[in-house]
Amino acid sequence: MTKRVRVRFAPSPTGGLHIGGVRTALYNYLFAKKHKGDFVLRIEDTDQNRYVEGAEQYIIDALNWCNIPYDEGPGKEGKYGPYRQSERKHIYKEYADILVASGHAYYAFDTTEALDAHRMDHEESGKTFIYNWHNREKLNNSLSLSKEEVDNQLNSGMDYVIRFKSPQDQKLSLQDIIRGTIEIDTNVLDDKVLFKSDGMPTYHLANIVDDHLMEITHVIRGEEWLPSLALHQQLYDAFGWNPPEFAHLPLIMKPVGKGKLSKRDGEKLGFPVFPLSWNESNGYREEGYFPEAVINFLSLLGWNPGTEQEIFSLEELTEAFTLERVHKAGARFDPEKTKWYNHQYLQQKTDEELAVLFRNTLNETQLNILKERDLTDIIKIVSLIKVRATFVKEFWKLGDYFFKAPTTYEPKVVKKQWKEDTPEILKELIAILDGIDDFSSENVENVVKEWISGAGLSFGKVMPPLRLVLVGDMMGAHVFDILGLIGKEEAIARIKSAISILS
RNA sequence: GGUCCGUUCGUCUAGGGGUUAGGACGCCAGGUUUUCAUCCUGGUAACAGGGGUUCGAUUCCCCUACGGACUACCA
Repeated sequence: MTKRVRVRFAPSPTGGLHIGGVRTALYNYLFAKKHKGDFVLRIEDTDQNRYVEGAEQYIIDALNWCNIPYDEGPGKEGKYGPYRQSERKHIYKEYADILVASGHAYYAFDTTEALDAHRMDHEESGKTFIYNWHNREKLNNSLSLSKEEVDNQLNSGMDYVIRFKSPQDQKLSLQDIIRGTIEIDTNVLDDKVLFKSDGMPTYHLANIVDDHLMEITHVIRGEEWLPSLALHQQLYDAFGWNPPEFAHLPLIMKPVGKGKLSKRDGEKLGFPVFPLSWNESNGYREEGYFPEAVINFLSLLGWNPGTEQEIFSLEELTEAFTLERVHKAGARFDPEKTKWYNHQYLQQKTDEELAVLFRNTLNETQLNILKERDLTDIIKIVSLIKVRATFVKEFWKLGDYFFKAPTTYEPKVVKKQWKEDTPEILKELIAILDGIDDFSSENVENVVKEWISGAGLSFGKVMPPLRLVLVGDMMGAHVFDILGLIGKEEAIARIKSAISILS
């Protein structure tokens, strides 16, 4: 029997979770659900200096909005809790001590200043300072000092850290589900700090201990962790634990320019990088994106199913997702395609749903205007304008002529369409419209078209000016649908008003 | 600088020893709508370069170039 799949998303609460983090969470979620496993949220808050108030709640809210909730984590305690590393503080020292006792780690007393000085020295001579086998004997640690000196240092309450003793002359062969085998020479590795002088573990130690204790089977994380894989593999070996499988995801890059997508790019380039608003930055939710659209777009950024399907529900994604099909290279973020997805999802919504969402985008004045209309009218109007929209918040602008007469007439259109005989023609049209009892779109269309043909008029003389007086511009829904919805009285009023203004 | 990872249309990508190198976004054109948008049809546009291996490389190998990540008592 194979082990139950358990994956974790392990963000650091140092700010808003950006879209790259959301994708990492999404892939973890999809993998877990595909294998009927557990998706764990673990908060990696071992650095107290970088802790940001509200960031953890933001992460939780963001996952919920995206509809990729976790099975275990803060507020959903399972048998592996607690799920905040700050609340697991007491656990880690014991494991660091085990490694010291087994000779895999050692105490180091070097001050930050001393190490910085070494780095500066090396840099000046064009070399890189690496704290490892080739110089650790010359530094200030429990391998270079005598046992008495070490005991004295420890007992004196002096600051110390615990470093991993990286081996010399070993070739490591690491496995990654996405990248295959990676060969590393341990001579280039440094003796990473596992336990800090403030009594907290570093990411590396906490991560390995927690993944082991929480029985994580697959570690799916960003490519920025790939260089740490060698250390993590060695830690599992040093503890004698079976490591999970690893998959390092390609990074999401800036739409333009160099480097990975950063939290600042959104404001600079005018698109959201956060799922929900964070501080001054607008989120996808506030910009009017549907979570399904964001998730669909994100899922295809670095992964594809090998088919030509582009639109996926979360269920379909869960079904289709495999780590093996994750692309290796980083992907540039494309704000345009996100909009296309939103447009697609907007078209899929029912008119009833959209009518409700539409109301929520309106201000008081607009709502008062809306009050005078039947809900069935509003639903009908929504059905007519939605094809033009990417966001629900565009509805008012795209369809305000359904609710109120135009206040201005686009000058370019007036110049082109408002001819000398236009007022006369429109006056005749008023008479025709006035005589119609069944003012449905279809009937009005039949009657008006008959009149145009019968009177020997051209459609070009009638239809463009009619649209102009109804809408104020050459845009919008089918003219007769507009007529049918605003009704006879309003239609005639708009024509009369335009004649008096434009003649 | 060092280490590691990568490189197919502008972008996201499929493919993989013999293909007209496929799709999507964007852009352009035509059709529909006597409007705009949608929609439909078509078009534009790619295997980074150089060496191998091979009858044949875009596909396999090597080198170079370029891109990216990491290089903290941050994650």
